[in-house]
Amino acid sequence: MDIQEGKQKFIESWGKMASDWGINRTMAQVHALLLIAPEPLTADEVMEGLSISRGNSNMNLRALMDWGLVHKQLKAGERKEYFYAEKDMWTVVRQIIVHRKKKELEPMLKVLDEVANIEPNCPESESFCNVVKDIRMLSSKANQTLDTLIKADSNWFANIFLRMVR
Amino acid sequence: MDIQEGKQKFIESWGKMASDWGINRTMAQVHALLLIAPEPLTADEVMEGLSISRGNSNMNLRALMDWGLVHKQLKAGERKEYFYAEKDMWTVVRQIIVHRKKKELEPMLKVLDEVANIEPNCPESESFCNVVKDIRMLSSKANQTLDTLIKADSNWFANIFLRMVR
DNA sequence: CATAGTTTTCAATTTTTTTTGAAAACAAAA
DNA sequence: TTTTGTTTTCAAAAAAAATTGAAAACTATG
Repeated sequence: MDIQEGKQKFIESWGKMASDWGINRTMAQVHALLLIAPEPLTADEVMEGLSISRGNSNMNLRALMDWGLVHKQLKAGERKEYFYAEKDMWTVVRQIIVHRKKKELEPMLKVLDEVANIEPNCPESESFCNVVKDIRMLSSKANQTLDTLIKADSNWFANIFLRMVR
Repeated sequence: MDIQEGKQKFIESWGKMASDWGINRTMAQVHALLLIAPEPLTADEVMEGLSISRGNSNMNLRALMDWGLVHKQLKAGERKEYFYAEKDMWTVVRQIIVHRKKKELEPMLKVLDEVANIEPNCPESESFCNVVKDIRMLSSKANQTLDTLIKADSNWFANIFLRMVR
């Protein structure tokens, strides 16, 4: 396999995986393109590299900056903006966790807290309360665990992995 | 808040969360409905309960059975099929991990293995190989960790959580 | 084997999400 | 201030995903 084919495959596969996870496929492809680029790219190069429109390129670059996965770089004497991806994979994982936890886990926890006040006084409400209680416990544990992960450094992270597979 | 409102909120929120995670919203709502039901429901009751069509109800019930999150129950002397959700949350989490790992992580790992053979011999290919190497390592560690999780029992799982938040 | 209750299928439709591209906004240089 | 290169916006179009519902398939029972 040559380098061009490899890049192609990687970008495609990264996009596929992301879309399975509810992330815009193009956003992930822009991310992949920047991840494997040796130098920062301009919005035009991203457009070109993925055959997408200027608007699409711009929007996804901004989304990636929102997620903290891509940064802007200005070159002295140039008007164009350059973009490069965060390449430390532990930081990438951390940023994704931070973002998704805030947007997805926390709202769910809030709803669970709200509905947890219901009185269990019939088979219907008893069944409901049991399930809510269990999910609430699990989610809040997950939430705490993710907080620990976010604060942890990459060595600690590697350690947990090692401990778990041993 | 009364029980009806609570159920409504829970079903909605479970569906929202799932759709953020790339899972069909209705499938998650069917799951939520069955989770909080004190007794198994028929396809008709699911249709009714969520105001969806027969086809939709049927398809999502089958998908949930595919994921191992819902089971069929036949009642003696009745022709209708009844469905109930797996209520042990550790089993639910495990089933979701099994399913998504197979459908999403493993294909990505396969691609990473394929592209890992490329020779790093120019800035372009060097950058590519570095990123691929890192992601490959992380993914394969994640894969191993998930295997351990899948095999683990719920006590062990709770333990890991405890260890991590301590 | 015929009937009736039930589940499954899938082409057509609807809804949701993503993408486009041209115009507007912006900002550096002339 | 005007020109020019660049980024941003967003209504409209396109693409993708989900849903419907009626017909077909299935299956227990008389």
